[in-house]
Amino acid sequence: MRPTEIPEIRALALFRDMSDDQFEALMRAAYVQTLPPGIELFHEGDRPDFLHVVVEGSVELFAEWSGHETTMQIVQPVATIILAATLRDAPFLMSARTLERSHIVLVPSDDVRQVFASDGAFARAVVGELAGCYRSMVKAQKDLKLRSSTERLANWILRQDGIADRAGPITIDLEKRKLASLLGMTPENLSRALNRLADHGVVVEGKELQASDLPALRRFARPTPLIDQHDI
Amino acid sequence: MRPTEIPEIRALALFRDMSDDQFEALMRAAYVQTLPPGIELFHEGDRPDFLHVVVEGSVELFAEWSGHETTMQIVQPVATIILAATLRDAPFLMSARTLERSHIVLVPSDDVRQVFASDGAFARAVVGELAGCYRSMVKAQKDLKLRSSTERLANWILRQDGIADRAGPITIDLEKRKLASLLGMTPENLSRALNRLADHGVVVEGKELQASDLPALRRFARPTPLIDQHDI
DNA sequence: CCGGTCAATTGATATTTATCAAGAGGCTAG
DNA sequence: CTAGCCTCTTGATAAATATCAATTGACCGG
Repeated sequence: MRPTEIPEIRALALFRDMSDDQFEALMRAAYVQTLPPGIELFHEGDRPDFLHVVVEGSVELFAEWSGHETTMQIVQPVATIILAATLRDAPFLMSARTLERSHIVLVPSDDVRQVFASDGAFARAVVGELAGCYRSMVKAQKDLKLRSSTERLANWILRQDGIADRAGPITIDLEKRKLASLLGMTPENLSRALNRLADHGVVVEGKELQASDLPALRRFARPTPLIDQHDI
Repeated sequence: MRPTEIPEIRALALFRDMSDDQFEALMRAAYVQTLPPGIELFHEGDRPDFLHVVVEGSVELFAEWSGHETTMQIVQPVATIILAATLRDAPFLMSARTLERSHIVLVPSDDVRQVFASDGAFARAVVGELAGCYRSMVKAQKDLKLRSSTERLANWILRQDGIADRAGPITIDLEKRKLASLLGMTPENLSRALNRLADHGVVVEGKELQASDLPALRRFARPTPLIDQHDI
């Protein structure tokens, strides 16, 4: 494991408050994998042998049923992947694959569970993390059940960093079909939804996107902190 | 607080392994409310002053946006309600109301957070509970994104206790319009979906429902443990 | 530089789901 | 017992979304 990655991981809220001893115990058997895009880290139904931490790149969590597939979440650095399954020693409910060249730290699940059982600070940090994951899922479900596809897209745009700066366009840094799947629609529908948002000042050219009339977009999207604010 | 309710709460996985002292500290300031149907316990956006435990009756968790409302979950005894908000001291993302005459135990949030910070066994139990809540939400989202409304209904039926006994019909013990909202459809659509399932042996009369051809219903519903099994 | 591959878009159409309207049946308060 | 209310159901229609097909355009390897 490269020494440069250790401080990054240590800085995560999950590991910040635990004792040095315990952290070292966790990292002793951990190792880094550098993976090209499109590699499947694990598949739903698998048992969690390792806790995965995305240090660089990005990872898609997706789920399948009856021949369909849907994107559930995109995990950006630095973050852990599905802690819940690891702690419960229960099968993954989602699969994971790299979207770009990525560095993934693998921490043996047994070690995580052992440190979890003996280090109170770590246990409390885990609760904070899990509560956040749960609340994100609640927000996602409200988004899906209460909004139309175009409304979901409009609010997604408003949630993007930098969209409020009138400096210039932002970049959609994932494939549009992944975005469509994440938002619960087809790629064709995403194209049409983007066209519909042109009436509210959204200008798209390839992967560049600009909201030229933010008040109009907000009037249409009607964002609420109880769905759209990620840090509460 | 009635002494008869204390053992029931103590038996919950969440409180089972904590010390007697800590449990008593939690229960000292707790009290029971007996409420008629239709009472709102709290509203999304409120701050969690109490951890709510449903001891008898049932409670609906719902969310609103832009004049619409959707049922997110029905909580049956004995279970806690949205532990995540209490622990994070963050605003509720969902509202709660009683569906029938219910007994609710209210435990002051400060006490919960204090015991959580000092009792490792409780902290670990909380993690188990939260991980379970998170996984339930993941399953619900997979259900929503991967299945049609009729498929969701068919799988909901298969998940009901007693549906596999050929003994007789089960009772749908909530209003059909709540069920429709829970499954992410309109009441009209639920009526039609039930009619469509008649082709697969589902017989409905009022609140009585029987699956007369279970293999046929399973062929249509294609249940999978990774969405439909609640205890993994 | 060219050809192939694949994501994105657009159009046409089908399916699913929601909405609106009306009527049937059951429950309850008076 | 009955009037009124409310849920559920059914039918007709509208809107949203998905599917299928074809084309465009960008990127990549040879």
